[in-house]
Amino acid sequence: MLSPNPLMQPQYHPEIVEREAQEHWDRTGAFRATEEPPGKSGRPKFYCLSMFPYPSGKLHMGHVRNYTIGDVMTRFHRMRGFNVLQPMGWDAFGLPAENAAMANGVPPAKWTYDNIATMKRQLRSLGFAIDWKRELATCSPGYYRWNQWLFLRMLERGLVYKKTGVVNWDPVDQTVLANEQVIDGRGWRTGALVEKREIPMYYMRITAYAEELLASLEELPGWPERVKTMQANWIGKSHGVNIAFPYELGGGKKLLRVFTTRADTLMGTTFCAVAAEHPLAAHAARSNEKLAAFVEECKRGPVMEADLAQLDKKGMPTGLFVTHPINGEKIEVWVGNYVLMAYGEGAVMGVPGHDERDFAFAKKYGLPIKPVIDVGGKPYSTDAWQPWYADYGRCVNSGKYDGLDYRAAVETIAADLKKKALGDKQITWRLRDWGISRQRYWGTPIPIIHCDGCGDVPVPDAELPVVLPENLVPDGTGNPLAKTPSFVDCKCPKCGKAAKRETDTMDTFVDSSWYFLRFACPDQDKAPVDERVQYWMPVDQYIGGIEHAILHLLYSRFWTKVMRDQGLAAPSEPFTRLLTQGMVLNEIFYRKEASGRITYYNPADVEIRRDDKGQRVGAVLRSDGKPVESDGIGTMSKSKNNGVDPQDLIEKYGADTARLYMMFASPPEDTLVWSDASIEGPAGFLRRLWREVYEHASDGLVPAFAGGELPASLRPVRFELHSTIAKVTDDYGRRNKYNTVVASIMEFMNLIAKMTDTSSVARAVRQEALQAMVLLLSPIAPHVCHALWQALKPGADVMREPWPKTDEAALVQDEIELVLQVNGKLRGHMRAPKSAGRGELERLALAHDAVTRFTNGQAVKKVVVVPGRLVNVVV
RNA sequence: GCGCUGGUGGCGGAAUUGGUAGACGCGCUAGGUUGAGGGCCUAGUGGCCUUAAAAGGCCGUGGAGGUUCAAGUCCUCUCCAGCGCACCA
Repeated sequence: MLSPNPLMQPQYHPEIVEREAQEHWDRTGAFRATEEPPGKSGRPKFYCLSMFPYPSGKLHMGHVRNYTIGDVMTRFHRMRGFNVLQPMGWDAFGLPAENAAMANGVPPAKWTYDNIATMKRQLRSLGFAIDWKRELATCSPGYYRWNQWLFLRMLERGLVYKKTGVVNWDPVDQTVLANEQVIDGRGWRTGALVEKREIPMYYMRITAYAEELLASLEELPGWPERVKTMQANWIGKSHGVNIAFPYELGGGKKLLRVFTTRADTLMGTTFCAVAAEHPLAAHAARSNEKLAAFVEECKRGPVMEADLAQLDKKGMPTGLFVTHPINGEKIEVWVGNYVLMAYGEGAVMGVPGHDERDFAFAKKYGLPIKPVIDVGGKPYSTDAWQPWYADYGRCVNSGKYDGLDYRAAVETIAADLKKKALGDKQITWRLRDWGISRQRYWGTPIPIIHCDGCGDVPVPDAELPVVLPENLVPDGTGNPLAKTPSFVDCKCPKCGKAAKRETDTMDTFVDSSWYFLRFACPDQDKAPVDERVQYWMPVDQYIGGIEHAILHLLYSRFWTKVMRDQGLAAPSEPFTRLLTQGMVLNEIFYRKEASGRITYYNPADVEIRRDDKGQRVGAVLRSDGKPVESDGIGTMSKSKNNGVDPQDLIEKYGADTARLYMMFASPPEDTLVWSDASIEGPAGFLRRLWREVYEHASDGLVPAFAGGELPASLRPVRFELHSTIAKVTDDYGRRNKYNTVVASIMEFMNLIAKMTDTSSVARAVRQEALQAMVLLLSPIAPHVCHALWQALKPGADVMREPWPKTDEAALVQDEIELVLQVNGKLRGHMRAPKSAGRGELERLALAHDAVTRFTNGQAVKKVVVVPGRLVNVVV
């Protein structure tokens, strides 16, 4: 039986409309995507993907925003005639599940699956056009077995290797901590001072792809420039010179290698500095207790680069000397806490004359400062650092190199060093290999078996997947896998003797580095991907938070290239177009108690006090009426208690209003500051639209006006209608600006609501206008448009309608309005024939009241005419 | 610290190619409508100044300077905020 037309009611009831629309979509399988061999239908494919969520519990506003943007693109492209795929899955491994397990005693698996069920229900209630038949979760063995399989292929190809890496170690809980579990240098649960510790780990050789990852950024015109710039900086290709400083140690001749991009300043080197982890530091520390203590102090320090960069520059001499490779001077070697072991050679040449960090270091420890570059005669004083000291210039005080510019100096010095076998030009990357080992339970097991006799043995393909037990509950003291003999104890695949299974799991970034390929063929159980990937990939439009601009997007590009080189059906680049949505922010309110403890209050519980102009004067807590302080605006988070639950919004206003508000509030790429109040605008707009359609339909439907002669009074309406169609189509298809889509439709609605003409031709124009508005709005508010379309065209499905076309004839205008300026200031407007040329416009403007009033007979110096826009008279 | 992005009314934002700053919406003010409330409708709403009024003038896009007939938009310097910095995802 046909469901009753919900438009039989004069009022808009979102709960009824949304249930009906969703049932209709489910019943008709509206969002199933199938491969269409080219030639069959001729429809191009469009793979629209939003970054899959981590199942943290409930949807948050960032999810609603992300998936609404993706759904708008999906539905727009469907109506434009594309064969669209929009899948959804779950980035289901990760740390929060273990934290929840510790808090509640529930295994991470159960917590995760429960969250997936909740969030899936929420996504469905928002009416997203998702093909749920392709749903996948990375914590299922059917998915992560291919992580393991690909890991083994990479191991075979030398793209995976083992070496030691530095981790945060909590000495009380005897466990490795993630960076976010270290707060002010202490473990989050124990409060113990965190130590650095070196442990063996598996690395993926992403640096082998550095050159391609950098070069092919050029082939991504559909990516935001800023993301490409960030990736290029992150990969960090720098051209420089590798320089060796010879020294003698224990009778043997050795070389201290440094890398520099400023070889032209080599003659200004007054010291060398090595990282605390450098072998030379370790050697010197053996015979120097104070130095040993300093090295230890550095090693205990922070692991994160951001923290490292903010440390006070500290150092200590090693007592060792190296020889300057050109002039033979003795140069002292220091240990410096600002030297990174992971970059270049873990050692730098200190040129305080022309490097700001070296300058600060030299000042602090009284080391000599020797200027060797002249920057166009700008003054130099060793008293204080000046920004131009680091500029390129010509060599001075540099012996035979005097007078050379940067390029010539680098070439000459590199050539001289090469002759002595003490250096050469070199390219260095900032990008480091990707450490994927995690000493945690809830992740993909690394498929390696440790055998006393055979060493590290890969698990044979036939034994994959190495299944993760799902019933363990971590307690914060190390990895529970290591305490589970049924997992650890196994046989060596080579010799058959008793052996131990690797208990580290993979970084969850591995899971998310290829899921977009798997969506093409989630049911394939013989291989990670199959030929269906060739139909769907690459992703035509990828959408996700700007916070993923570097890591996730770089790792995904890397994995896609690795899979391509493995002979799998993968393209060179995974994402053709990328939209990075801004974060959702909210106000932060707090009170500082007498004890100094800070309590945060949710903005929903706070009332803003305003004066009669609406100017804000303060804020109070609703429950007790006493003031609270504002801490500005920040990302929605549990710790600042400033989250907004989208569920409340959906229940109060309906999914369409929630979607409409999210799209209207700001452009997708901008940060969005939450405001409860302004949702009333979009809510009222849908109510008004409903009423307009209801009233029109109640008076009887008529065929939509389809072009032809029109009375002059109705021409402006059709002009606005077709201008709106053109603008909205451009905003959807090219600009990705949905806030102006909504604004334009609202503006046009205001015009329609003012129409009083009830003639039959006016009713036909009205029918045309209402139909177009419903079609234009349907990607953003699909449920209400589904219902309104049935009211306007009984029996038809809005999703199967083609996108409205602009009628060029309606856009023709005889007269246009131009702006009149005198000396660049707005002085009036005039109407002129569209066909008027420059000369005629100038003549009309000079004779116009608004112009003559301000020129006062003064001599006209110049007249600027911009046809179609303005005339500016300069006197 | 380094890299990236942004800053426009009381608020979210618009201004797409250097060409009318403030579209659209919220809030606020006044009036109307409904038995009340919600809702709905109408008008006004950047600041300062002149005027009885009509109308008009000046200023105005974080700050300071510059280019141009014309700058929110381009250039230089500067301040502030957000995001990322490799084990959060």
